[in-house]
Amino acid sequence: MLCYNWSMSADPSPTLEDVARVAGVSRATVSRVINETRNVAPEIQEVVRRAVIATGYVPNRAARSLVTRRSDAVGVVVAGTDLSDSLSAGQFLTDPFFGRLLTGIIGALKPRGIFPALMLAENEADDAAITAYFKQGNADGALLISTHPEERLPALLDAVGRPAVRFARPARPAPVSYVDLAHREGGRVAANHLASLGRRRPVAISGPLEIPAAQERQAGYEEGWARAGCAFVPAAEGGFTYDSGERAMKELLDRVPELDAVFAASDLMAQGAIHALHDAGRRVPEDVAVVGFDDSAPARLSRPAITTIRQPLEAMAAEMVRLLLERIDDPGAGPTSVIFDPELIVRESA
Amino acid sequence: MLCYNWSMSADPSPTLEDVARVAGVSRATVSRVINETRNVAPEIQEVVRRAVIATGYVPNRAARSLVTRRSDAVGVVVAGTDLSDSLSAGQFLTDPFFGRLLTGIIGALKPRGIFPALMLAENEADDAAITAYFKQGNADGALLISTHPEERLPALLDAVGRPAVRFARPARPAPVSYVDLAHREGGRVAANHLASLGRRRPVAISGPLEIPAAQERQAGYEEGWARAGCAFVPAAEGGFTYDSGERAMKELLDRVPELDAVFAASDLMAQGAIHALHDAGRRVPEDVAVVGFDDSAPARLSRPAITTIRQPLEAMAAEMVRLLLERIDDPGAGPTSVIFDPELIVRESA
DNA sequence: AAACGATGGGAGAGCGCTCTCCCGTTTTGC
DNA sequence: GCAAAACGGGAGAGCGCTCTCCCATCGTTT
Repeated sequence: MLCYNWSMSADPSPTLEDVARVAGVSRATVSRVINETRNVAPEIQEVVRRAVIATGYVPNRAARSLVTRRSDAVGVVVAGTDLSDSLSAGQFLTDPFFGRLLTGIIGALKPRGIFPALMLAENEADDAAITAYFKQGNADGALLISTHPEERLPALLDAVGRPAVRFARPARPAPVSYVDLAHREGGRVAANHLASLGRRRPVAISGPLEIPAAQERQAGYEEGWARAGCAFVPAAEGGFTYDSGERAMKELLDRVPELDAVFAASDLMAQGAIHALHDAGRRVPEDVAVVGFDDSAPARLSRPAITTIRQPLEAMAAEMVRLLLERIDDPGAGPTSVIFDPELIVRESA
Repeated sequence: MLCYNWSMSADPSPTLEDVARVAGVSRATVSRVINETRNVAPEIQEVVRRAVIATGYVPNRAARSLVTRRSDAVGVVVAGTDLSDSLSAGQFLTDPFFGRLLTGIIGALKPRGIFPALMLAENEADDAAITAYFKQGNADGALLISTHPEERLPALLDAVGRPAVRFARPARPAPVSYVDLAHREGGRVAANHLASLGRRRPVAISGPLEIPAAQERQAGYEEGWARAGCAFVPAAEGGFTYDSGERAMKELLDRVPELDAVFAASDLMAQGAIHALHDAGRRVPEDVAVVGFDDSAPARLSRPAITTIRQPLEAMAAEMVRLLLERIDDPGAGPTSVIFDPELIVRESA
């Protein structure tokens, strides 16, 4: 059997005490140098730094947390029960939308040396477990990403004294900061683009209308068309998923055979719609122009590539982190919010 | 301005001491009841439980960690530098493959009440930060998911006494447990399926050949065809991505115009290949049959739906968790490994 | 020259828990 | 029936840090 020098023996990590002894100073002084918490004579700082390196010292987080009452950790909570045919939290992890958000969060957290704990909240038991987790002091605050408009978590977290920042405005007032997109503006941009292409028979595939974002996109789209002289826009409701987009498109083709423009409130639904149109013998974009929403990977990769409304998810994620850390550092502050602008990305489908 | 009863005042959490006082017993007894660490008279247990509920007590994790020297946390490390045109760790997060794995990990960890910390390792600085994180006692062990065959992390983590379980066998011996798929068998199954369809002009789009899994799939595929009487299989190397699949397919169409069967080592590459075939005027599956690998969402959703080799990722993720927790609970144990079987999923493309 | 604040270091308490040791009481074995 | 063992509870040390005091040594002001 192969034998390497692995797992030699984990001799106990050096403590502050050890470093202090090596440096010939007190524990307090070493602590001050490490945390830059008070002036220390430069030559002593140097001695301490050398001792830290010599001993390979690394502070024990549990001990520090015990006294500071901070964990220097944050949680990312993905919430959402499987309502209608919308995404459940579990499925959501495979959504490219989520991947981009997570990438942004991790990147923004990295400079602080913190790695987010990932949690799924799919039911009340999960909510309880997550709340307990925070109450135990495992994390100082939460980043909430939810596919569900009704949420108990903001209130629960607030009750255990943990600030939270939500992606998207909550459906009803809740004790959370949030970061959101100007969805209405996004819908308007989609309508304007389609109108400028000379289309006159628009339809819409909206997201679940109990979600504020879906409502807003739809309202903006209708508003845009109203200004372009089209007062009524037939619409079908989907659940942001591929399948629901396909289904909604079929329904709309039945109801409005003469349609020539589609706005789907997510790229996945746009992809489903395009396939449904294809199956019905319509060409995209020649016969029907399609605009999606999000600018996720499928928009770029599918054929025809989907013209879409881009959400600057990475920047939004970074802002969420900024807001959260700000509230953790200043527990007195209340919730705030930031709204980002959407951007039209023109590709092949419209 | 609206004013709710939010953030009333975070009165300090009750401690063990408080519970003990309420229950009229000692701290030690309460601790024993909570941790079920020794026999306690049933009636006293009952009294203690009542006191815990009455006070709303929840143990402070930092204090516990300080003495147990365990954090009851684990990290999920996503590693991989951007080699050639393979996926970088950041992009990888948007990969459905990763989403499924993560879902499996979170699900398997939930019963233990632990939520994984997510970290990206894209360069040596990240490796150092991650190693320090573990050394600080933030997590007891790591689940490694890498797109990169060369890895420093297993050795680094081992050096700080933290067990690790890797997804996929490491390229060279390393102090990690791992869970993997019988990739060779998967390649063989793909070849057999295509052969049974009557195809006789096979080609392959492999993954990056420095990755063992890609090698094995390719070897199995060639072996399968060899048994079916086809000694030589033209192949092009891709990077598991959509674009690389498209490119490789174009190249193969040039080199082997008469091809009638393609095995792509990932569904994403299969999707790219199908589009390239389509652009070249070939029908799938009538003219060319295509088999992918992974059974990821694109395989199910794209048209034609892709016949593929399924990796039981959720089960594999659960096994990774099991192996890791086992090693955390028994620090004496050495690395082990488990291999899973692939499964052919027949859809439209072959 | 005396009094004073400013500066930089050390001593030591204590964060909330676990766990070893200890001791009184009950059960067991011969 | 009596020693030994087993059981169930309490006391208290101490995990590795931070942070509040406290004190010695300066430099500065009147």
